[in-house]
Amino acid sequence: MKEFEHYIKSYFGIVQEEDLKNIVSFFKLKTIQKGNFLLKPNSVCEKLCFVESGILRTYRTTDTKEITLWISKKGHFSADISSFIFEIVSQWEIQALVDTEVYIITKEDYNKIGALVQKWPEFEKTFTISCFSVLEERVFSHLSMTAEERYESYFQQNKELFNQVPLQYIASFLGMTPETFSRIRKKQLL
Amino acid sequence: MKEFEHYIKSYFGIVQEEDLKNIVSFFKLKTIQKGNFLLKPNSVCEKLCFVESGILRTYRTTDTKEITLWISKKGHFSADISSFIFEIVSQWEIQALVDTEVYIITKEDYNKIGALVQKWPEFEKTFTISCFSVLEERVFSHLSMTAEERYESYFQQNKELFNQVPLQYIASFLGMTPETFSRIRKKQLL
DNA sequence: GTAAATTCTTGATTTTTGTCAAGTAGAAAG
DNA sequence: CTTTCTACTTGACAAAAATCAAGAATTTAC
Repeated sequence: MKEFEHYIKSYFGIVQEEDLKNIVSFFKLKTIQKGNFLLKPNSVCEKLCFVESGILRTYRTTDTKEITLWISKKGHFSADISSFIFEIVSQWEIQALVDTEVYIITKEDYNKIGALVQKWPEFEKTFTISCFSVLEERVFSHLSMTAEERYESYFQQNKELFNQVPLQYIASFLGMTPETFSRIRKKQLL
Repeated sequence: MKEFEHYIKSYFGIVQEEDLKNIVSFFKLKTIQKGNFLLKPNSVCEKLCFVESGILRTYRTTDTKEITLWISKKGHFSADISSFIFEIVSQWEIQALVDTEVYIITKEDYNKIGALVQKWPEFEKTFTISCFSVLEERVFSHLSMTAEERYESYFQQNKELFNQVPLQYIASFLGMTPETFSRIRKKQLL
């Protein structure tokens, strides 16, 4: 079984091989060139994608600054979920930071899964609630941890990103300025 | 139609009156006395509840401090969603800050809805994705706003809570100390 | 109603983080 | 290879927020 299939199985809580095969069959492997966009602001998110290799960044530009909401590496999903599901206009943009391979499913195909996979609503629920939990822990980290603790925690989990992603994006993702990030970094290296 | 029903209709995206009646019929109105718990830590969340009146607080106690994740007022739902859905142990506790009327549905009854309401998976999805969006905006607020801006924004939306909820809980919810909260508060009043 | 406990406020101080500005290093383009 | 652009670092300083401690106000318990 491909690694991608393992991830799908786990994220969606799938048990039967046939269900897995059916779901996976809708995903198509594509390459996004560095700098290209998977989602443009003020449009509807029409693709849900799974990062097979490379890195995607989800961000929003405000009057004064750019906010990075997600940095998605191998094994992560990426999309504006509420835009994708409700077909409403998204405020976010998603860009490839390096050449990135993604398994993509379009909204059109996504809507077809239900007819093929009887338990799809259950799988979909597993997926969305898991996403919810990840976010909840992230809120908790902002309520309970300092910038330095968030740095340390993220660094431990994502070491490999620190020499691939412009550090200012990681800083924004963690809710601090590039300068603060740089100083914490220096401190940790000593 | 009762106000409660309006909220259910809107949160779950229900169109047909019959679906609404069926879903609503599972919820029972109960009163939680001030100080009593809807969820105790290290237990599974077995109830999803809707606040009809009063206020609930969801929080977690760490080694050094107590973190308030949610303050739920009239019109809000309250539960540990992932614990409720996956039936896993919750890290959170939910306590009534004043005598609180809630419409409660047990997990047992919740599981019965599907048999009665054909479109239930669709409604459930609408509900969970909406919850996700709320959280996402909250993460965004921590990435993009100062403590003072978060205070101001929350105050504008929840003025009535400021003379009912111990302010230290609101401070924690907004990710700041009670002292900082108190000083911002003083500043705003001038 | 009074005492006790809790919550809130305030001041003084320290720590953390942000801002501004300059300089350096590194990547991309020609 | 050289130039240009961008990202990163560093220093000096300012602002924001946390901490500690004390006192005032409010709530709770008796």
